[in-house]
Amino acid sequence: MRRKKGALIAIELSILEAALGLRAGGTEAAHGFIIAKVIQDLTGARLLTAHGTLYRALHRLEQAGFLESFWEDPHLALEQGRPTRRFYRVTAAGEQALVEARAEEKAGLSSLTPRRATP
Amino acid sequence: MRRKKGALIAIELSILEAALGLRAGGTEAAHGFIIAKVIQDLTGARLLTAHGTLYRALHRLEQAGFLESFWEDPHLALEQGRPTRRFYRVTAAGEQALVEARAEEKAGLSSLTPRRATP
DNA sequence: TGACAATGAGCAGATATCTGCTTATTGTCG
DNA sequence: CGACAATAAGCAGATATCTGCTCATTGTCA
Repeated sequence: MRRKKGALIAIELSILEAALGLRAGGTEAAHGFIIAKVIQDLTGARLLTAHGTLYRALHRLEQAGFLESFWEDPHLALEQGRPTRRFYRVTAAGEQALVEARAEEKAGLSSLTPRRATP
Repeated sequence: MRRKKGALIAIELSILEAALGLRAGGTEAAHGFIIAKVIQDLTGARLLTAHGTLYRALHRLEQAGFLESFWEDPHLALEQGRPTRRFYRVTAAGEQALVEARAEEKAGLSSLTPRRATP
């Protein structure tokens, strides 16, 4: 797809929104599977045939500094009889990026982004 | 299927053989997935459509005292980026049960088992 | 403006383990 | 010996995460 440097694409925005939504609901940090479910609900199912896309997006967001991740205690996972989860937390930078993206979106200017004055 | 009390059925024998084979090859304890692969090779593929059957058989063997299991260090699994494995080791009782089963098999007496004299 | 290169999306499947449900088989008892 | 009850097999899918491959899209540069 090749994105405009520094911009966030749809699935990434969805992830941040989902994570923040979960946080607002009392879930400090969310793991990929939960985020996938939330997104599927929000966008009306069928977005992630395979989950690969989501996990890659999570990694991108982490690399960009918009998310930070940590693994749960693997012993806990073992006790509860399931694979170990990786949790993600939205960083301040991530929140801000989302706010900015929403602002741009609201302005409806896909080509008149304020980053580069192109009149 | 309903088995003769104390007898081992096909898949259970395969498991014990696979585990002992692996042990002979230097693998002290084997996890389910490996055992599944070995069995698939031995029996010429297509035995386990889903792995459920195998895992249930493993549990049965453990309950019967023919296998003992332990989980690997979950941190290790995490480092290597895969689900935590459960390892199985054939017990002395398990070995003996296999030997006996093989003996009975060799004798070819499905109804003249030495457990109950039925002439 | 148009072609290229970069990058994300979609698809598929690996890695492991486990459970629920239905169907088939088989030992045993009457 | 035949019917019943017990148990395993087969099928499907949940739980989580991740990677490789191909195809499509899109930004950018000439």
